[in-house]
Amino acid sequence: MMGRPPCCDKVSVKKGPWTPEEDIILVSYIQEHGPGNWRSVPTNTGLLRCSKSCRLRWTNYLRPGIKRGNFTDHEEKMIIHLQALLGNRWAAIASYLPQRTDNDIKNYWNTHLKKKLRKMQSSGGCEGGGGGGQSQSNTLSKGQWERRLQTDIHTAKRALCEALSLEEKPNLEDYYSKLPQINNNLMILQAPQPAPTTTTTTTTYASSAENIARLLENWMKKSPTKSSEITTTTQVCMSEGSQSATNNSPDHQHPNNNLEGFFNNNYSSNSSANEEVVPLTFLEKWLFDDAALANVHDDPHDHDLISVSLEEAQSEGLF
DNA sequence: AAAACCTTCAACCGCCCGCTC
DNA sequence: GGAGCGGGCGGTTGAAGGTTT
Repeated sequence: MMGRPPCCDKVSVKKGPWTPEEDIILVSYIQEHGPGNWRSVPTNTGLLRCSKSCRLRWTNYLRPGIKRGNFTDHEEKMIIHLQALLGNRWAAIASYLPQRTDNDIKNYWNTHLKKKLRKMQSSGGCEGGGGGGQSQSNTLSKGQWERRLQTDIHTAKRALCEALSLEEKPNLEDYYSKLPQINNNLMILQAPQPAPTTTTTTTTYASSAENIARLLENWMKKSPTKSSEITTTTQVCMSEGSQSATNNSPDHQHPNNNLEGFFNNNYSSNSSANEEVVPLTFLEKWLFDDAALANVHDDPHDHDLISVSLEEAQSEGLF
């Protein structure tokens, strides 16, 4: 066999940016059937997209709980720290920042943070960096790597405990002073800004409806003539897609009957654009909760290492 | 004003892994 | 055990928008 066949028939597959109509079709389908079984999504929805494209669109843009826009100082520093610890394992890093997608983090790293760190290193006169750390770790034996990972996690946890001010006053200075050590002195960070205390960080979770609403807004701004068509066609699509769209009473309307009903029924209680949510990040939870570790690493071996590190840290009364 | 260049980020591609038969 | 398949991941691309010349 000449390699693996494509996941979908490339001839009839549409590529490029998703339209609001497609988004709504996808979201309403997932609302009804739940995410997963992506293979069947294009067939069942009539979307001319490949299953991967549907999954990506959902996980990166449409699923509820995605936070978009500028990264906070706190998030940025967490990414820098986690990248030093985990390398370019964006999905793993994203698991610590559940409201951000791996794609988002990867893009942010490639477009902002890499440059920023390079600048810092050149001004600080230190060689290497995230990538340098990786290349060096590649030369380590597995045993060495494992031991270092343990040490790194241990150090990170201790530093984060302090930095996140779980017990006492915030001391990010101390946290950042430890970062270079975590990455085998390959990353030197400048003296930190005043501590971006997590409690004052305003975070808004966006629901799928909000994500689509935003898309629609942008779409309308860009092509005002098209927007009216969209509203109409969207409603048609959704009515057709709905299997039980017979009851038009507002109270019993099927969520997929129209946009308003769909939004109200599925997302209104979730959040609003003005609602302020201050989530405990995964990493912060991790400091308290051993059980959270189960979601951190797929590799049971990594998991064991972290558990060992955790036990050590606990025995030292770090948390 | 317009061309050239730069930046951003949504989306695609190909590889890998795990599950099922 | 291994082939087939679906899902997940990281690297890369390219269009669009922004900035500079």
